[in-house]
Amino acid sequence: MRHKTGWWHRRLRGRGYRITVPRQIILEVLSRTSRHLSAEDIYIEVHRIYPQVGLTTVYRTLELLMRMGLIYKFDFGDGRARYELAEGPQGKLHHHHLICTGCGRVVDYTDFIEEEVDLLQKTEKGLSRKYNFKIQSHLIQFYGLCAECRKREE
Amino acid sequence: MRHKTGWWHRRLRGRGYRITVPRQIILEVLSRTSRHLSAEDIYIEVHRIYPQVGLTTVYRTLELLMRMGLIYKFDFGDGRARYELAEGPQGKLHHHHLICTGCGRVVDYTDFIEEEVDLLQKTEKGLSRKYNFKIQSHLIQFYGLCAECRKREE
DNA sequence: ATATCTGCAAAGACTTTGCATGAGA
DNA sequence: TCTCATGCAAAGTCTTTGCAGATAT
Repeated sequence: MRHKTGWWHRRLRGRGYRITVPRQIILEVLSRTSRHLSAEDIYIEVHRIYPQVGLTTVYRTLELLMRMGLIYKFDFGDGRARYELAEGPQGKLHHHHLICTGCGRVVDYTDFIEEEVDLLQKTEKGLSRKYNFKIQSHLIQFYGLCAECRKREE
Repeated sequence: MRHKTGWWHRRLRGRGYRITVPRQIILEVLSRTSRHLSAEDIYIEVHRIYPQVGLTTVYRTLELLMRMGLIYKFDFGDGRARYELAEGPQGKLHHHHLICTGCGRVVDYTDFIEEEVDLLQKTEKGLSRKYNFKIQSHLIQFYGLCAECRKREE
């Protein structure tokens, strides 16, 4: 175990999960990047640090971390899931995604989030009541063409 | 050609696409349902009406209709895409989805949409300017537990 | 010590592609 | 007639599963 104690240890240990090298490295990779990594992207990065890790373990770890709420899984429409650290002490700010339908590029934006909060809370409250759902989370994405793709379309 | 002229004829013909039996039936199935059908669901329904159709054609037709903006494609997180008619004369009202993370049930809601419009327009305008994107569409989904799944969790 | 975790290989699920035949305009 | 569209089979991707060996506690 070459890596120093992380903030997630208590979360895992608390539920009886073990702190293993692959888990630590996967979380490390996720916290170091600002990109939107697919399982294979993560596998490649992890593999660089610790070559004996397998893709299966990456998938299983991501599944676990997701169930624990440590990471989020996104679908940007290109047929593979993307993962990022949940917001929090080590995670990023709450943000949404702006996706280019031309080239698949994804931009994180944190603008207008404040204005959203009001509306979202109101909506969540209303939906909870009307449909008897206990709302846990939301997903907001915008789709469009980035500058380069727009040029190319001409 | 057993089916009467549909509103989509001009859209297809206008771009040089042919009006074929499978295309008509697929659109018919989509306009008759209020469910969120997967490609295979659609295949099954279409097959019932016109058994010689293949799943491949369903996929190809859905792809075409999507490119033309006649239908939308959604990902509710269960590994298969769902399709529905775009809003419009024959389509449904603009709505968003409320997804149960327990059983996968999806509820369409049209509440609070009006309040959203303001915010969305403002956000779209801001994002366009700041990131130089030409915004085309947005996706909003809420996730939570439906009443039954909440009961089951206790 | 022992229950959990991992890696490999194989299987599974959904979707796409190649190609010869069939059908719309 | 002559493209465009279809069906079948095969292939392609991403993801999950089974199982024996390895590892954390």
